[in-house]
Amino acid sequence: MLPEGAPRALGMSDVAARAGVSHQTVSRVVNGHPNVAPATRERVLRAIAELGYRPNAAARALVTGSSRTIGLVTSHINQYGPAQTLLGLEQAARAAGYSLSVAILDDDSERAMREAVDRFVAQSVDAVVALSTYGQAVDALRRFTAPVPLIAVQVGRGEQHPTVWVDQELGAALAVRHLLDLGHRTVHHVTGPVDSLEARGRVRGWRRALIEAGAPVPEPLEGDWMASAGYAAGRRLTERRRRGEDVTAVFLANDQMALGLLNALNEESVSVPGDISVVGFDDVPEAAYYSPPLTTVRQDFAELGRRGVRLVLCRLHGEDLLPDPVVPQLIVRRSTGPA
Amino acid sequence: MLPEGAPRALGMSDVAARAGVSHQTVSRVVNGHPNVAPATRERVLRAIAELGYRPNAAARALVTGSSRTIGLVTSHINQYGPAQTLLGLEQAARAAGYSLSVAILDDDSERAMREAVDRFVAQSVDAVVALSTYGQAVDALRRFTAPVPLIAVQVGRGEQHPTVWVDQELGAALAVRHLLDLGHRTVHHVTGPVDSLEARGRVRGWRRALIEAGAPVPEPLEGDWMASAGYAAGRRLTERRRRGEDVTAVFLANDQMALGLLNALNEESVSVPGDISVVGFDDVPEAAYYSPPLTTVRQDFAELGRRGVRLVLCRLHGEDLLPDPVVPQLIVRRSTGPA
DNA sequence: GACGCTGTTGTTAACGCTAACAATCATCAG
DNA sequence: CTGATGATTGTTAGCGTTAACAACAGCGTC
Repeated sequence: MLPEGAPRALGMSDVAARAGVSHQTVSRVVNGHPNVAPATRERVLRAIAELGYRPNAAARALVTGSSRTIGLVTSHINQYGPAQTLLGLEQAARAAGYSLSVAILDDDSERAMREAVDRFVAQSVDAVVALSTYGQAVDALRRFTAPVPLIAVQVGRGEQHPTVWVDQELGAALAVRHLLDLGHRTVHHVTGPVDSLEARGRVRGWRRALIEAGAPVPEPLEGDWMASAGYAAGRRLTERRRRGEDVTAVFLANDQMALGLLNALNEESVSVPGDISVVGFDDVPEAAYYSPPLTTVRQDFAELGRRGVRLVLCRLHGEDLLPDPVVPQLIVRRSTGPA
Repeated sequence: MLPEGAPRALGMSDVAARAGVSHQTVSRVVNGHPNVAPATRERVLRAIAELGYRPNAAARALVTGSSRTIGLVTSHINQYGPAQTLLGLEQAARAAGYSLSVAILDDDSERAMREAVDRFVAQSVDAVVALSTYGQAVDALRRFTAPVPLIAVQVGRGEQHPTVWVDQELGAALAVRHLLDLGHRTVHHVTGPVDSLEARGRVRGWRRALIEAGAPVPEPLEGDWMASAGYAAGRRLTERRRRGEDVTAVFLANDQMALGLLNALNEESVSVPGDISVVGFDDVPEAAYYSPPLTTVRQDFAELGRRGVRLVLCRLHGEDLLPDPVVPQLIVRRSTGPA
């Protein structure tokens, strides 16, 4: 971003000439090597500033074999959670001097995942982070080992690769116990897509909390993260309710589906929380403005991204950090009430 | 992603040796040069496949000065629109053989924008795309010329750099005319942040449509894209209404704010669309499940991304394409009704 | 049969940087 | 005073690729 036009390509030797030193000394200054006389460093720094010199990343990558870039492969980046995590990831990466290159999978196939990782390897990224991927793409992750560290964020609790994750089971249990404490006899569940490990974790947490409390475990309704699935679930649950089943509390695997359910209940004139209490998951910014404001389980997505980068850096330095899960938090609003 | 461990770094000469040709011939095959004998090409291709060779992007970037990478600089990537555009951008870029490197601005300052572009230039990106940036960061875009093409997506209708944009004025006019046609005497407006060019476009379109129809132009309420601002606006509008002002129709600069407004009206027991009609902007996937389902103006964000890449490629080939605006579309649902 | 094509291949030299080593100088202990 | 030590700087060689040029074949033409 030079002051005006002039796409000059100036290199270390230009700086060296201006400062009256060798290009290697410039390299040392740029890379913060210790043994440079303060006066020399000063001179070089001034020359760099005057010329507006920026080292060429490609040349550096060629010789060092590292591009100081992290590759992010993900799908569903248009959803709140992954997008928020991307934000945390990028900021932490930049703070650590890394760039972020992103690949968005066209589908959840193993082939798509392989291709993305291959591209990143050819780009000499220093590490690959997989974020919120599903199904076969996850299997691909598990099966193959790349020549660079490969870390997983929000793809379940990984066995194969270093992983950063939110304790989904705990989050689900928080929701269920909250409803049970309010006096509800049981809690219905609308799941996420079956091939999402996060969704499966929430199902496990929901089921376990119910069993631990000695409450009956109703058949879960299958969803797909979308509001439409929540709407459909709402229809089916009001039907169950009309048939006399015990439907007074519903826990949905994310907030969008909760919105859809709220909408369906509203159409059916079922009162929330009067007739049915509803709990979501994620705490999207809008959840506080649903009608009624949604009780939900908050995940700190940005923290997830930051931890992802921390884990990458540890791997790069050869340290073997065992990360804790991020702990979700119940946010009580007005969509839940006594049975 | 090699079958097993072994981070071998194999180069063209390895392939060349295996195929019994020179490394240059391998280079020609890899880059699809015309003058290679079919038999030779075949042999080289087989050697590449057998060895699992991938050309080293850094070396290529060093010698060609191009990394086949597009730099994306943006803020607010966690919002639906930008995230969706990112998706279109990445897919189109990948289809054209480009990678996408992203930088997310910490704030909308000129400094942040400069730094991001500088980093990209040092990375030898082939082009920089600015997506949905605001305020001073936009001024920075306008003022400086980078040594690479710099194109703007969804940052108003650019004068300085090639731009891809949605016709915001038209979209706003669509919303206003729809409400006016329903018999409303005027339409109130809740704006986006003042330093967003898109938000300003919507204000202009709203005002113009009102004036053209001879309707009074009420004082717009200032928002910031967030549901909370819509909620606050809802409070203020019901107040105006109680004071006897003509408040029967509201157009909000995005759907999140519309949700907040809906929530406020619901709390005040103001019926939508019975008492007040509401129109949003964006058509986020959830809008169809608000209560009531929201009438809104749809923007094709993914198309925006695809056009962005198309524009980048044109610039890179020296062509001078003048892009049309993307045309938004009114989606009528149940939040609007006769006055 | 010599000439100049054209199509195919190989050889060499960068690209801008870092790493390894060599060179120089001042300093200090013996 | 000499040799060793350490700090500072310079020199050289490569990283893996593409571009420019050279070389050589096969072919048709005069």
